[in-house]
Amino acid sequence: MPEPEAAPTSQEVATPRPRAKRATPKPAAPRRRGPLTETPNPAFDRQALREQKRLALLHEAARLINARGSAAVSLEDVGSSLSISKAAVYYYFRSKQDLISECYAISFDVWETALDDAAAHGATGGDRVEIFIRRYLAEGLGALQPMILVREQEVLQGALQRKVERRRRALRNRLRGFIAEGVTDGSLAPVNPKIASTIIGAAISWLLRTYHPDGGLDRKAFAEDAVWLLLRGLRR
Amino acid sequence: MPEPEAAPTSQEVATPRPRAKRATPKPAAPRRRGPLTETPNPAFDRQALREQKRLALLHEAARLINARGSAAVSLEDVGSSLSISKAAVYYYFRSKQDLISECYAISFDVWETALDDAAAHGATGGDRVEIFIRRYLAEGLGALQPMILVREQEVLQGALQRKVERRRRALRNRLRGFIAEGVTDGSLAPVNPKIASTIIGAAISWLLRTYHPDGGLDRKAFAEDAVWLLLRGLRR
DNA sequence: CGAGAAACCGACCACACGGTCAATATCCAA
DNA sequence: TTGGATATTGACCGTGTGGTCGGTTTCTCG
Repeated sequence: MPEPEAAPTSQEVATPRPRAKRATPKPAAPRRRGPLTETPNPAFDRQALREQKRLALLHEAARLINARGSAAVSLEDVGSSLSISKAAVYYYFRSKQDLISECYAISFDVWETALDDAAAHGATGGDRVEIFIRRYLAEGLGALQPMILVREQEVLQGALQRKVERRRRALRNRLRGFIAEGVTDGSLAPVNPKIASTIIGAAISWLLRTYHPDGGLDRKAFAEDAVWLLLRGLRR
Repeated sequence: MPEPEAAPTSQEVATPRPRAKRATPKPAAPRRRGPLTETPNPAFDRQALREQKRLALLHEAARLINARGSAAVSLEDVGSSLSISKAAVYYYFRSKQDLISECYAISFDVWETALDDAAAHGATGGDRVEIFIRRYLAEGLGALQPMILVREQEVLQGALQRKVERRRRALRNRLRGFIAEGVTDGSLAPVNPKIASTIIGAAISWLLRTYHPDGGLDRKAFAEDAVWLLLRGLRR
């Protein structure tokens, strides 16, 4: 599992008053359980149930935001879409920014998994890039978690924004590293890794966002064509 | 010049009251001048001056929106960034949606110009695609109109949204046509034109949006690498 | 059952922003 | 200078929404 440093996601934004008396448990408590109270059954475990609901909220929020843009999605929408009130949403998340930032975290996890896979199984730099693209698209197009993916880093501010940006850069740098290796070991053409990683990142992210299963396009063919185009190129 | 149908950009959104008594000239009056009152000097021509200010507003708005997202940019921001009040902005544009939709129109004009150029000068489908990418990036990276480009179709609604979406589809279809021709005439590999056009569109749009001249990347090299990667492919 | 914690809700506040309007400043022509 | 069109403004309004709070239901366990 990624994300070793589980800082309690500072907020520093808004909150004019000194926020006195906190009775409810702090919402953003990261997914962790005490060493005691061993899990008897996941479905009856409070902690697990809570985490499950958080996940559902995140998925729903990501789905709505991807479709309509974060500005057009209120937390009321997110809640009512799952038949709970806005206040209940705030029971699970500190703020809207917090929620969005966690959407990013999940999305980045997919990136990270694909990168790990590529690093583990790719022989050359070119192979690693190819594996990464394949894995990422497969995961992103999968029916299980359809579209946790947001391209709205602008809505975040302060520490959250910096955190997300830092992680995005780190991931992009790993991809860039693969490309650089490929250029060095001769498996890739001598392109600028910086530009190439930008293009690949942009292309696959946008593909995921615009892909719609009803569009008559098969998932397999879709991913295959994307790989072909980015790696083998369009020109005969 | 594109945009032959100069419908007065209907609004249909908001406007609860039947909007009685209109004293000020309707803001969104399209750039056109009467046959009389011939222009003696463009700098002293009222109409031209107005058009100039509209353009400046559009550029500034596009710049801000590209940087911070349309939700985070108020018309107050746009105005004050040019040292005029928000109300003055409303003297030039009917609404925020109207402004954004015109940003799109300008951005699409760049697309259209590049497509026209490609159609005129490209011998094969592959050539046309290549010319298009080159022209589009050159224009988009040019210092003159740095970044009129928005990727937030979600914020538009109603007729405006449909109009923008229609034009976007039309442009995408032209590009798709080039690709299909290339596949037919053998100048391009047998890819799915639908997917290829999506990838190319996404890649170049995102490139323009993330490109920053201070990043140490030369414009020429940047465009060249993009063309190489999309057309010739990354794999050796 | 009963107590306490967890989950949830209705109602509310503050504020930012889109949009309007009457009033004023500016400019140009007669 | 005067008058009318063009520009521009400050003040204002309504609304949507992020966020909070006190209270209420629901769950769990002794």
